[in-house]
Amino acid sequence: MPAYWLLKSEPDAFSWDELVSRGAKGESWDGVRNYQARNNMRAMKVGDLGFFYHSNEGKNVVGICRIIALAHPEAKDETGKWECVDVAAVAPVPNPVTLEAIKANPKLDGMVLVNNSRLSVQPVSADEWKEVCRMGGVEQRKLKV
DNA sequence: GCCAACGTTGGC
DNA sequence: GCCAACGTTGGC
Repeated sequence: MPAYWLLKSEPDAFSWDELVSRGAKGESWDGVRNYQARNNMRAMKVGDLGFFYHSNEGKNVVGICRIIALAHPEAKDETGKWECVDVAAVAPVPNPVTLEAIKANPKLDGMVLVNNSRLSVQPVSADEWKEVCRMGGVEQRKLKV
């Protein structure tokens, strides 16, 4: 049973399309400079799934990605404090789920995205995962490894 | 562009 | 160790 996560990125900095273009090689999720977010990354396992959320522009869940490498030190980080996981795109969300729609759904009022919008790497419960997938038109069986 | 919320820094 | 000042994020 994989765990679920939500990863935020400003599309100007790194967009879903860019992750898709990396293919199976994926990309290091670097640049995280927040301890809570780092601890969440440390808790990730290979095969866990995550929503890819566009902040600022779009403000919606646009894709599903998979964790392909455990947390490891950031090569460029000289302090040695910060780590990143590697992620690869799995599938787009056919109908991107907006923050507005998430806020409007009572089933999702416990989501970290709603209550702690600044945290860039967040856990997502299995129920929340299912509900957002349903709203986005994601067929879950297609996400199986 | 503004500002609220949050995290970090640094003086004491 | 407290807390004021500051910086950053991200929704609006």
